[in-house]
Amino acid sequence: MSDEYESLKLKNQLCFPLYACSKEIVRRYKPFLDEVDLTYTQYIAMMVLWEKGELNVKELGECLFLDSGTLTPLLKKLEKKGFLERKRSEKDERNLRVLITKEGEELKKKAVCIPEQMGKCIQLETEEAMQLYQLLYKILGQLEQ
Amino acid sequence: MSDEYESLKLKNQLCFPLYACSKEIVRRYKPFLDEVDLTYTQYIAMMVLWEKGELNVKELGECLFLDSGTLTPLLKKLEKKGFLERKRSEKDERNLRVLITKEGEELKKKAVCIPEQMGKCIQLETEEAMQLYQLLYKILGQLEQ
DNA sequence: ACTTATTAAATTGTACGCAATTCAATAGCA
DNA sequence: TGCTATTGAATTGCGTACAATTTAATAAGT
Repeated sequence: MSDEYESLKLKNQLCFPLYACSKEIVRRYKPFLDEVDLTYTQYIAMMVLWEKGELNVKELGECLFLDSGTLTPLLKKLEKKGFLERKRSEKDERNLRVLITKEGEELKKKAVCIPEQMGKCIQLETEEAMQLYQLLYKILGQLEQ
Repeated sequence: MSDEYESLKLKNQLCFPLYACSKEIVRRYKPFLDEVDLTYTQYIAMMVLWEKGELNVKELGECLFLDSGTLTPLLKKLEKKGFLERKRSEKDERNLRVLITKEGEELKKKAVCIPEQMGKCIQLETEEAMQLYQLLYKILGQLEQ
């Protein structure tokens, strides 16, 4: 007999393994991130700063798919740790500029070993990793509009 | 010039699109889940209950990759909504049995349209969806040990 | 039987994550 | 120039997540 509720079974969901995988991987990051005194969300925020050096909260939010409700307290914590500075733009005081500090730059040297160490936890063929990467960005692209 | 910090760029991460994708999809679920008065986490908990009818907190946690710190308050909320009952096992009082109620069963009828509606948000070929599904469970399997 | 170890939930504390609202600054327009 | 609309952050409130600890119940070993 076919089950009319088959579509509600956990094993038939695509979102659930996405959700679980994301959580479990972030959990695996923790011991490595503890070494540099960052949470995962703080880490990806620092990644953007390491690359751009300076940007405002809105831009950062667009990079990370996060809003000010998440970023405001997070950036205050990173400022307290000395990794960045927050100052209002003089041209437009609505914009809050986020600037990396010398300590923030220094941290990059300690963090650079993290991607390699995490790579060992996820054993995918290059081909598989690329497939996964592309599928995820395909979905993200569709969700953007 | 090669950038020695290339591995720290957001665009070279595999975990980040996983994290972002998971969050964005869960966000897309919200309007549909509002209709049945569930959050995403409550929804996947109900999925397990719809299938099994009854199980204890530990088993549920293993299905969902969640611990009692998350599940205890969540199950209390679902109990308050009338979708399930929580009672200690008589055989072993350490175990808390979670039992679906008649209202919980009823809810399944309202929820059955959700997977289809969400499917429209994610436009993947069958082939792609299967690839993604398998890659995610491959990673989850590796993270289990 | 008594002691110790293990187990299952609950609790505590910290950090997101997001919808909704508020507030201040600027842009647009009559 | 005023008035209104929009914009960017901050705030508020609620619901997870999870590490670490606590508590109560049972299992295991002597």
